[in-house]
Amino acid sequence: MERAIRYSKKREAILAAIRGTKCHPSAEWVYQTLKPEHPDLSLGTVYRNLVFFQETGAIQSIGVVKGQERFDGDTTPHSHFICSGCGAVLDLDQLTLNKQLDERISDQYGIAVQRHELIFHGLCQTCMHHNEEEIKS
Amino acid sequence: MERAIRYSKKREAILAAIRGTKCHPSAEWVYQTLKPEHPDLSLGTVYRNLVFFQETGAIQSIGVVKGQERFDGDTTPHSHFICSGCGAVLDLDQLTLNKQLDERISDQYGIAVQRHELIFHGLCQTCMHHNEEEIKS
DNA sequence: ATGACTGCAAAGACTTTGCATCTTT
DNA sequence: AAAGATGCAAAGTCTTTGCAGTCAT
Repeated sequence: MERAIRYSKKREAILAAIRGTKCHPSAEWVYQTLKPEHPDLSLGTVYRNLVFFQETGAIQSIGVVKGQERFDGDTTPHSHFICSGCGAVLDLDQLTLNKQLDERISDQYGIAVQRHELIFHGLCQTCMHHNEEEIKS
Repeated sequence: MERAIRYSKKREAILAAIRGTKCHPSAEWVYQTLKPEHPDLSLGTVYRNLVFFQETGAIQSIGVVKGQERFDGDTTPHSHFICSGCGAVLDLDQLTLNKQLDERISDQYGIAVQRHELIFHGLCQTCMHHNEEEIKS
C-alpha cells in the first residue's frame, strides 16, 4: 500500500514560495521568506518538503552553490547561469539542447541518461562592476 | 608582494593522486588513497590543497555529488555523466560545445560568462542492472 | 632564519532525523 | 481513530580554520 498524501498549509506555502520567485532559492531562503506569514514554521519542515517535492517532480535541484543546495520550481527545459561572485542563479531560456542527445549518449556508453543540464559560470552584471571598482583602487 | 609557493611532498602526492585516477575523486577518497603511503597525512591538508589547486587552475570542481565535492584533474574541455545511483562520474569526451557560446550569452545577457559545463544524469551500467533485479523481485 | 606547509582537533555550516504533538481525512 | 505532517532540538556529514610544530628555501 502506498503512503497517502495529505494536504498541509505549510507545504502549500513552501511550493508557492519556490514557484513564485525567480531567485532559485535555498532552504534557508524559503524559511526566512515564509517566517513572517508562518511564525511557527520549522526549517526541518522546509527540508522535508524539499525532498518531497523533488520526489514528486514538482521542483528540481540546481545543485549546490556556495554550500547551499538551490532549487527551481520551473521544471521546463532551460539552462542556468551561476554567478561565482554572489551565487545568483539566472535562467537562460533560449538555450536548450536536443533531447535526443540523452538517447545518443545512452546508446554510445551503455548507460541510461535521464536528463542533462547546461550550466554557465561567470560574473553577473552587478559583480562584474564591483570587480572593476576594485581593480581601479 | 605575492606569496611564495614552496615544494611539499604531500602536495605533490595529492595532485598526482587526482591526476592518476579517472574516478573524479572527493577529498575523502584522496585522503584514504594516500593514507597507506603517507600515514601522517591529514584531511585538513587535503582540503587546503584542493583549494590551492583550484586557485592555480590545476584541477577543477565538478560539483557536489551526494554531499561530497568532486574534482577533476583533467582541465581540458569535456562533459560529465553523473550516476544518481552510486555517484560515479564518467567522462564524455566527444561532447564539447562551441566555446563562442560563452561570448554570445555574455553579450545577450550583459554578464561575463567564463565557462560552461554540460552534465548528464542517469544510471550507470551497474546501477541500471541492479535496478532491473529489484523490479523482478 | 623566515614564512610556507602541515597535523590535530575544534569549530562551522548545512542537512537529516527521532520523538512527541498537532492535523487531516 | 489512524496515520501523515510538523516543531524542536539533537545528531550527522562534510568542510574550514586556529595554533603550534615542521620543513623548504
